[in-house]
Amino acid sequence: MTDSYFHEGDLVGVLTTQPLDRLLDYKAPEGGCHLGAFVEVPLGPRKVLGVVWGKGKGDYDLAKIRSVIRVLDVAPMREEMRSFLIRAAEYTLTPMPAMLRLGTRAPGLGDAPSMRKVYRLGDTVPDRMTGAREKVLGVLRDYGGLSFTLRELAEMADVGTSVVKGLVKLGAVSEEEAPRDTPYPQLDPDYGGKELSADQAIGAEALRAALRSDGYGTTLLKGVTGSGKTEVYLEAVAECLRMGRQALVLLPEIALSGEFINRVEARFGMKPAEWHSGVTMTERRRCWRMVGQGDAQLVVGARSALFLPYQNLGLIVVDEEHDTSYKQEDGVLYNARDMAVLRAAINGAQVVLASATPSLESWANVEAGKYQRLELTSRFGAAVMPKMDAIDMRVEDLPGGQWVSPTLRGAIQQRLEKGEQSLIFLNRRGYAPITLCRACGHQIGCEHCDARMVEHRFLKRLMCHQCGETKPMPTVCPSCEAEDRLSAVGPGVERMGEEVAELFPDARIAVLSSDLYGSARAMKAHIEEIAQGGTDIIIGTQLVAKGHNFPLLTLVGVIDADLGLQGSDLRAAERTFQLMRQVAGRAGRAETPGEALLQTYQPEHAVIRAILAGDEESFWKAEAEERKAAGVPPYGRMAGIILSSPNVQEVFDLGSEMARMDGPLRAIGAQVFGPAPAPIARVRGKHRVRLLVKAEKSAPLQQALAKWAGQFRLPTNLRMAIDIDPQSFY
DNA sequence: AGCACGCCGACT
DNA sequence: GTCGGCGTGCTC
Repeated sequence: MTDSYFHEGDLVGVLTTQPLDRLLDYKAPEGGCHLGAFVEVPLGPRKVLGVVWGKGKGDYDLAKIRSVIRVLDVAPMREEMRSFLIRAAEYTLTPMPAMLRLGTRAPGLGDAPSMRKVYRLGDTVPDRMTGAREKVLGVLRDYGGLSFTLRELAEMADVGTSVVKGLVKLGAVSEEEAPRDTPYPQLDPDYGGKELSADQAIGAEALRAALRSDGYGTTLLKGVTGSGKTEVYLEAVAECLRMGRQALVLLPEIALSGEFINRVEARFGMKPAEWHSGVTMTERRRCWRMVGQGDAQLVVGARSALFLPYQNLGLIVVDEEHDTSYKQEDGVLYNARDMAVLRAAINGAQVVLASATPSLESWANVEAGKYQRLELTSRFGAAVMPKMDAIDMRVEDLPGGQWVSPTLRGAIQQRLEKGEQSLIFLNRRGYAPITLCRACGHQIGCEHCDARMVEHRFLKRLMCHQCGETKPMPTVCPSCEAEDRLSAVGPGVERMGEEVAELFPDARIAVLSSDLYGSARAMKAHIEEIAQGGTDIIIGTQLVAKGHNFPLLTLVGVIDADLGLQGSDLRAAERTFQLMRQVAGRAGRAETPGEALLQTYQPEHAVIRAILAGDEESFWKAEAEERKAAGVPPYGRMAGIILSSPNVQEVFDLGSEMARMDGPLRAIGAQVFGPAPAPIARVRGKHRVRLLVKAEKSAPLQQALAKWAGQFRLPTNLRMAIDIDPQSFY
């Protein structure tokens, strides 16, 4: 421990959140500082946040070296966290300052812990007792010794705040200063354990045993929708809490967190800490600090919760691990599933990857013996996976402009008669994906992107799904100025709503699409109402495939099961397979069996056949063989390079130059493809060109990429992003 | 990231 | 003459 403390005046190397590609030397401040300390340092005219990363190099003019301004009042960054940031930076080719920024994304880190007034029972009794006073003192006695804010206390006692103030004056209630950021309430691992099915009990015990091993390990927890994966991994969380270690549950969508928090409360008696873009600044600050001082036992959050300063992380659960939203840009391109495994390996923690439809990567890691596999086969309760059938659209008699086949229509009619719910799934938001001029053939596109504008009749506007730009629905063709010749082509969920309303005029119909709600709360309320049975026919996008429970639902109709089967994306088949299974899994959760009908023009397609047969293993095996043969992930490595700039010429020039000067890549046997315009070649006014690099699994891809990309000087305004293991090819 | 410095075009 | 565009470089 001799090198982990620096005395005043010692040279320390500080990593700042400013985009400098090296550490800066500073003098340790008065009182010294520890390795890993969060500090404020002067940089030019500004003060910036940094972390003491090690000894100073001492290669900078000593006269110019300034002192650390102060050490922030938070726990120093631990060794594991520093290793994690370094390894993650190396893997994703992200500069360290950007990595550090991910780890310091809490407001008011530099502030002294802010205080507030709290009230607790005092030691005198007022000589004149009133009803209101009695209520206040009663509440305080009931909660024996706990303290509350003025507001909380007044509310709980159902009195005005003046009553409390009066009691303070009399000394019957004491007022004191307490830190605003308070520890999260203790979770009780033995509070509300449900009875588990035999399957679940075996799974839970396996996870508990893994936890007790006290080292790193990853388990793929696979189970169909409704098999009770959540109950099983909550048992792992319980074991982790018993061991006094912290647990993290990652969810792909913040829309799911409310429902999940309630389940946690039911299981552990209290709510966990929450971390995602929807929580308030105050709550974020509290979460970051409490996680850092070990006063938050369980965090439920989005992918960025991986970068919280855990003191003793023992378990990371990645729920719906196949979900593509785990891979996205926070400015830093990383896959939360992979980073969870990395972090756990460094911390000696366990990872649980939960999914009904695992990613091929995880499946392959199980095959390779890197992950354990747990499978929950039976559904909780009576229902099983729904009966699945294809509707061959080539033989259905369906007029243009309509999408519900007679067969599907008949099936819905049956449910209506039985008072059961149907879900119509179409993964397309809006009214119609294309707005076409019947006079000249012009399709209305976005002015800033090379994407088509999608009509949203609900909003009475056209919207670009790339940049979110909207404009009023024109009455005149912007190209040929013909009047009233614009027509909506193709279906979106809003249009399906119209069609279904015409087919079933007496049914109660709800369209579920993320853009139809002003807030996540309004959406949740509506989903809740639908689940209770407030609707006969639900029409929804991908949103409905994700974890919401509809107990009365017995029929799922997929309008276009072929969406996503075509296209050059290597994961297209996998995604279609997962999505269809997820959606189909919505049907028949309670005692009534479900049915799923897939409208398709290619019922003989291998993916459609695998979905219908419910034969996952053979789907994965076939898919794995194809990927192996093509040398693509997870059996080969890929990276995407995206160049973007307002200047078209420059992106293409640099793209070509990069493709030509591929020496460092050829040296490791990697190939470069492109440059090609990205599928959406212009987004928000920036032209985008992409190159793809493909290498063998064992090749040192990152090193070669860094060397390669380092050869080029980027014109101003041209941005280069390197995406390791690209998920989508857009 | 900011912010200063500096080198060229259009104004009082 | 000088105001201000933004390309280039520096920050311990």
